[in-house]
Amino acid sequence: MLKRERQAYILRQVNLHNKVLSNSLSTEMDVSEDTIRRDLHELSETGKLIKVHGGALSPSFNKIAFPLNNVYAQTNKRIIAQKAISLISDGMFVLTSGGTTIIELARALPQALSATFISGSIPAIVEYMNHPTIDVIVLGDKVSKVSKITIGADALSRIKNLKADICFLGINAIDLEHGITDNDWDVVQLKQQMIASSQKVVCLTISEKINSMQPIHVCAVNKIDILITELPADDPVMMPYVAAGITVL
Amino acid sequence: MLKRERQAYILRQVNLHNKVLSNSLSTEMDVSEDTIRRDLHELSETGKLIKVHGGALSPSFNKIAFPLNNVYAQTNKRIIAQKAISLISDGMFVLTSGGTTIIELARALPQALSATFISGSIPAIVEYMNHPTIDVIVLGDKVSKVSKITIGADALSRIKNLKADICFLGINAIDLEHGITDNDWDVVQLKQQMIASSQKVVCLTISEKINSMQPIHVCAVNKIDILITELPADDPVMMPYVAAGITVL
DNA sequence: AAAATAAATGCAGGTTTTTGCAATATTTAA
DNA sequence: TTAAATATTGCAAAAACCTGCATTTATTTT
Repeated sequence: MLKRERQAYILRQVNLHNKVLSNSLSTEMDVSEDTIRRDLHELSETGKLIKVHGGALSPSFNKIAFPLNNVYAQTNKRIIAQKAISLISDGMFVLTSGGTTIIELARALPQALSATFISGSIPAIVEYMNHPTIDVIVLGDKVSKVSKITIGADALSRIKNLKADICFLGINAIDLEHGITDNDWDVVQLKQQMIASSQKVVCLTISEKINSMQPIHVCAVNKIDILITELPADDPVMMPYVAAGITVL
Repeated sequence: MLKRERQAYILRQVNLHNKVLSNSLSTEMDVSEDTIRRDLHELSETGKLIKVHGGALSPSFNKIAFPLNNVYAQTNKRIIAQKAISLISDGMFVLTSGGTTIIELARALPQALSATFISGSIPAIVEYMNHPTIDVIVLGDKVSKVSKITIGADALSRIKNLKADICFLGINAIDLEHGITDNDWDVVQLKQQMIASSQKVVCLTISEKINSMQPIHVCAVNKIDILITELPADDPVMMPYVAAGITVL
């Protein structure tokens, strides 16, 4: 097998699978691993692939895996925030959880809106506070440094003692079988109580988290009224949720 | 699975869920927890995530700074903050009011300190939250947009139900005859309750406010234990307060 | 076509990287 | 406070890597 053929084969494999392993290439083409290494080294010098210990990766891999800024996800969250805002009207009592999507929602609230927002998420509270006409109620308790939200029995019982018109939850994972799931026990307690204390439950998530799962159960999908992602409502991904009776925006 | 792939997967999870656990990553990718720890360590060295006990956090979610520059008399307030810090030791329960002087105090806390801070001041809470070893208790209630602090019956009754080791009040006016005075009725309620719920009361103020007066009475000077300004304790301005039995720092 | 030259390959050796494990310390939670 | 989970450190084995060199293969020159 000629060197050129070999390298062409390697490139094909890299572009096909986004990665190649030195030792499997070696056996596939029946040359020594040294030769493969030399090939990979040459190809990496012209930028056709990225050499790593044990093999090589497609040049596009780095862009996908190590995004320079999270601007892509943020754009999607802004789209979600805009959809969510259409559900809020003057005079409403709005309960919100923590998470980056909720923060985008807080930032995108129209200046004219006058409603009451209740939350334990410190970053969200900071945003609400900067709004001219929104009343902010803080759920007090101990602050979790990880999630930047107040957690504990106090916060829980406060939520229990109120009835909000609508509740916005930034969720971590949802799938039809397991419902909404999360990875933080304390946060799950809060979300469950928020759901129980609200007339209407709206879940916000970027579509990447649709059909994924986390260790701790929050609630079944039938507990939620509206599901918002950056995708249009008729996207195939959302179809099963529409079929399950959820309003998808 | 190549090391780079593994790290890419970890980053994806962190950016998606804000938090990852070493042991779940370990089982998901079928490598030892040691390997995961080493990966997390490497990624944290280049700032791609923040390593914590048991896993890692997204860096973007963890840098919410409260934009508070252009503070009036900031240098003096920093001097005051430094003096105040000397009164705090490990394990203390510390109650703090609002105001820019208190925020300087919050910013100047030494990294090694591990105490519990209780406050309703949103900017102060943000600062406490960014400290690695301080526990933060939020006094929940409605937020006053003017003073950026929670006010109301809830906050009041919470304070009533606790006993702090020390209480730091940023004060607006003090003079020997009228004691401490302020201009916001709600804030005064809070300060009065904070004084009642603390073993030791420390008042912080820039010297400009010494011997000045505001419309609403908070308490008499004999209720406070320590008074801190940017001036040295033997400054003539402070003499009357020393004579009145107050410890001046 | 043969010889000379250049390039490619495999191998031996020694080096570095990666990984898992064990013993010990530290942190967290009950 | 103790018990459990998580970190740290040092170590060792395996895998991958690098270097120089001899051998083979391809290309160019005569």
